Amino acid sequence: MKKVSIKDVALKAGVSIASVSYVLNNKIDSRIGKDTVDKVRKAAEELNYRPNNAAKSLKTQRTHIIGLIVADIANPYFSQIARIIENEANKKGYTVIIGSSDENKEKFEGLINMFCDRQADGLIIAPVEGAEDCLQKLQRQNMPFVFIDRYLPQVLADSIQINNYDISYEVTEHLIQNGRKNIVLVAYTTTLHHLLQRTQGFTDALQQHSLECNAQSILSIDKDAIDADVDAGFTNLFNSSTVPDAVFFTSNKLAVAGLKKLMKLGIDIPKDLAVVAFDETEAYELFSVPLSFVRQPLAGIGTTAVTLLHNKITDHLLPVQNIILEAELHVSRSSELIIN
Amino acid sequence: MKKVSIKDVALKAGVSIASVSYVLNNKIDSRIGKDTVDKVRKAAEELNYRPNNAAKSLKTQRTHIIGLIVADIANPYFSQIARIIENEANKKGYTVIIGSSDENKEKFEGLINMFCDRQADGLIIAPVEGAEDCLQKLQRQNMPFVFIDRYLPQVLADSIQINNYDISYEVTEHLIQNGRKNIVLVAYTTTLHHLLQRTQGFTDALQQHSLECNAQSILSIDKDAIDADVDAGFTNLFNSSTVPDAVFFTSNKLAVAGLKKLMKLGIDIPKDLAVVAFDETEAYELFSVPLSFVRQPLAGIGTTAVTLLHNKITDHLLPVQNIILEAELHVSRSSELIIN
DNA sequence: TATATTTGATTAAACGTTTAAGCAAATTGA
DNA sequence: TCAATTTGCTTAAACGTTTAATCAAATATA
Repeated sequence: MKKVSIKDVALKAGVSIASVSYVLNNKIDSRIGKDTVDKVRKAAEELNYRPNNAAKSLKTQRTHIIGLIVADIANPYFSQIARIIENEANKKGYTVIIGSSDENKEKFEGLINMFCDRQADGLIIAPVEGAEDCLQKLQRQNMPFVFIDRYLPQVLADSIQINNYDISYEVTEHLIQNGRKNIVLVAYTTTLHHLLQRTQGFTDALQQHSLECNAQSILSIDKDAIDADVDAGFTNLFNSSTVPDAVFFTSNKLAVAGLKKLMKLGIDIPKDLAVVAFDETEAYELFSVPLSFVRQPLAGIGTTAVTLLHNKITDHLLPVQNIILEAELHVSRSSELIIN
Repeated sequence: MKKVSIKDVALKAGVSIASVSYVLNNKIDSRIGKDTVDKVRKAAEELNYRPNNAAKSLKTQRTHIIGLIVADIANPYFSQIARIIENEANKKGYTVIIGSSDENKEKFEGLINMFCDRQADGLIIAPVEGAEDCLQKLQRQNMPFVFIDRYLPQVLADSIQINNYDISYEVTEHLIQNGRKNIVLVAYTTTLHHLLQRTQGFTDALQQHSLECNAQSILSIDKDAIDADVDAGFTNLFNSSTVPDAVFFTSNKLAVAGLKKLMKLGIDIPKDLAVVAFDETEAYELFSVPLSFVRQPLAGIGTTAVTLLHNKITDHLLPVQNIILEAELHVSRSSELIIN
């Protein structure tokens, strides 16, 4: 069964292929008679005509494809954002292609190349460390893109960010105000700016409240050995002379790994240890204690990303925008004030 | 900055565009001289030539795009499978486009249409209820596809399935052998075959072991009201005259909802209630008791799906294959034998 | 040496669209 | 009534590839 083309429709309707194209694309400015419109519509309908996107793209230089690069689509944070982006993009007539970088620069560049080869109209990117060159090159090729979740200071591009510093400061202050003195931040070993901001918010809050920030205050975790590092780190901490009385996890994966370990250690939450986690995930709900957590505005991130990108696609010369959305701390049992 | 085309390469190398095409596609059968090959390669390299996929697709009728329809990419079961499929497909030169149906027929058909319009080479599909017509139409259009996770008996197509009946029988028998007499199956209200098989395995096992299967034995949950239904159902069950001593969840989402409720009810697991869940998810790991669960062969499902589809794409006349992979029961604390 | 074959390249058509340009008929304006 | 304009439609080029067909030169065969 051969695909039906615009030519077949033209033949059946008894008009030229140009007319068919004009009608089917609703080009009202190009004066088509009422009855040809009807004839064409009817023929197209009867033949069940569907336009060929390859041909369309070739001619118009538009694919209506948006590439989305996340760290890992299996991470609920990204899969939720991906769904929102997909919906929003569909509304605007785009199809989304998702790729996972695994925080790996080679994979990341591979994805970028793939999207270029597929002539995506634009990209929504959670960049990996060290991708500056690659992205600057991308800019020179005039490929529109916007950052989500994170950004690279050396790359001047649109971005959707959250108030990483402020929210982290707020979480820390919340713990301090509830009487915690020995707070540990669990963070990745990284140079990624948004994560450094979270750390900075933490240390500034400690300092502001005259609490010491020592070698034990920050537990640095290698993203490729989360479970092992968390395991070893917590074992050390809880065997040390100054046992922590609060812990703040800066990502959902760190939180899950950490909570698993805390269960094993049999720590009493919130009595002996207050806990706050970044992000939300289904997993938190099965933890024995309702968790305090930082909720990111996922819907906002997704929809603004698409809007920003769409604007950029339709007008390449738009000025760079950096939009900052607010994450919120939701306090629950795990970090409640203990009355002795 | 204008995109460089094959024409520019031809010009620079001082040969015809045909020669460039032959060289760049490694068409060795079409006798090209060693030095033209070099000239072309060099020119392409220097100009940083990248082929235009739209043009390529238009000419070859191949897009090297695979469409993947899952119920919900934010469900870890599907997001893990999606990653595997993406990797495997990339190896074979395909790009994967993912869409979520939300078990909604209209969305499902929308996705099918989208993939047809984008002239995907083939589809990997977790079909929704009532999609028979739509998929038979798809077959008539010669679009190759393979089913994963589930299948529709009325649609004769390739599929990757798991041993739903057997594993469910095995789980039930396991519970019975550990002395449980009042087992409840938590399942969706559905006509989807793979889920009915799970139910059938359960009821057959009960019958085989002379246990009654009554109105209380199966808790039917509406997929659009999981939390509410589970909540009400469990409240009833645990207030009834015959309180269950075991529960088998037939999906990860049902398990998470159920476990949340069990926590609230303060049920002692495994002493008062044995629990087995289908699928694996990070969330299980934060539950207070290590959970017995059914592990699906995700890697196998993903890779075979791609292989099957790729074969079908390259040879449309291949006979239909239905491949059945084995899921395995992993027993843990939550369903252990209690010695009184 | 004349003919047949092989080698290495090119020409040109085709894939299915979009759209500027052109043209004839109908309508308007004076 | 005739030129100017508007209306409705068509022609044809272009987008960037692939590939069958062709061709000339070089080589092999007799």
